[in-house]
Amino acid sequence: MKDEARQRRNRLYDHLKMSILTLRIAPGSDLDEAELSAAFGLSRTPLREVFREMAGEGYLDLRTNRGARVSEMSYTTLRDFFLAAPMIYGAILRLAALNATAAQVEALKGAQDDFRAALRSGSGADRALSNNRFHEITGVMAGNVYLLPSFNRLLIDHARISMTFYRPGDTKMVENVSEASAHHDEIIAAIEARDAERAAALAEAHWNLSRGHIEMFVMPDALTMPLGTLPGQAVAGG
Amino acid sequence: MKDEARQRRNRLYDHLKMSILTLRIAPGSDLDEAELSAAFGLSRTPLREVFREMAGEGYLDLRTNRGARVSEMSYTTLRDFFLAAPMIYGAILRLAALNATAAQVEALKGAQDDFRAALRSGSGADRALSNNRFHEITGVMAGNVYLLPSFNRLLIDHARISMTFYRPGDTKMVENVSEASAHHDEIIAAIEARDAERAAALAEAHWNLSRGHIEMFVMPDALTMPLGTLPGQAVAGG
DNA sequence: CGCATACAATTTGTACACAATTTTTTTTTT
DNA sequence: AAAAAAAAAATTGTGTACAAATTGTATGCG
Repeated sequence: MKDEARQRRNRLYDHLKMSILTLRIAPGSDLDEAELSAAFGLSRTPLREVFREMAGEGYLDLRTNRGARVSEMSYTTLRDFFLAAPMIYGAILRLAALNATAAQVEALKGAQDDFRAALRSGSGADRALSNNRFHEITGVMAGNVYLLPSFNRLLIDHARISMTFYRPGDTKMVENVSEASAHHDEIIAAIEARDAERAAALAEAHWNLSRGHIEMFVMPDALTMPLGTLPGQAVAGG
Repeated sequence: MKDEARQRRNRLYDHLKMSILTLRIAPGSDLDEAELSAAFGLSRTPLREVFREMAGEGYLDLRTNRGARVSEMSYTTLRDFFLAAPMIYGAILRLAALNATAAQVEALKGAQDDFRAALRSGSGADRALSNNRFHEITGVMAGNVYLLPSFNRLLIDHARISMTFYRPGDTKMVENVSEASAHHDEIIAAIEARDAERAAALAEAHWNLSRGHIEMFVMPDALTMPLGTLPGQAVAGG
């Protein structure tokens, strides 16, 4: 066995995936072939193949003669996201409930344990990654090759959106996230019971929660300020 | 301008795409790097990048240390296909009706002209390709990055399924196809009228037609044969 | 000083050689 | 003659050198 090269390749893939999902590499960032090549001990040929692969999955954008960059996010994509997510995820969970194997259910429970652990003690990145893992497993459970490409594309930006908008300080958001965790438990139960309808309904509820999460961030409660006073340094600095 | 290499690359891509969609290269076929490399005047490096790109899009499957093959089709994929297609295509057409630009509508009309021409005089391959083009344009109209990956994946197998099951001799199937053409016209009208609901409804009708098409092939009307006689050479040969 | 052009440096794309792996053929053994 | 082992051939994967393109910088001119 002499597949060290394959391992380095996978390490690069995992590193990029993790970094992109957690926003450690920001959307729109340029990737430096030479730097990554040196860092991971891969020549540029296999490195570029990884780039192409990840471009196909939606992590990267490749521009001819102008290198690779992390795929962009904008408020347009945010809108598209919430348009597509409930439908796709509803379909995925419906099929997951119908098709999941016992082993997959165990894997899902494991992922949910990790997610809960991340909620208690982990960083935002851990939270986003373990949540991502949970949803990835539901995708595998559904096992429909035609739905998976869009679903996995959604999961990428789901992680990035949740990294963008989550602020652990905000009490409402903490409540929100523990509600999401409760949803996960209910999803597991619905899948185990092979209750496709309930699984689909939970998907919708789950995404509505997510949407509320972001609305709360984008359109917060206005500051209450008596008429006539003007916001000074204290407000801007605080 | 010295991008001959880029052109050769695109030619390879187009050749493979066309060959796969029309079943000129059968599902599961192995692709020979050396042969294609020679035929298209590309070294193996860019050739393999094209492979990876097309694997991401669903045309090819890449197996490490064992080369590329055209992605498989089975009756399982057929089932998955008809599970996913109406939903995705309904969503695409709904969004297409809402977002289509005038230029895109013109492009769609052009594609429909080509499709009609292919119905009259063209080969089965021309029919499948022009139909594919029509649907691809609706995907662009919708302009939702999260739905497109699955949609385009569906279109690949839509073309291949229609190549598999279409038999121009069968009268019912000819009727079926001209009904599909009528659907296209209605779809164009719905999009121009920005009637999202109607567009979505047409999508469902269109796929039900396609499904009937295949059911007819897979489960044909039984041969009527008096009890006691047995089918001879004449039946097998005709 | 602003702008255009030419040149240098960097980055990206391709070709080719060689290494690693799999597949086929030949040889050996029972 | 069938099965196993070894060798040869073919195929796939990676590293490196060089070609092509882009970006940045300096220089000249109005």
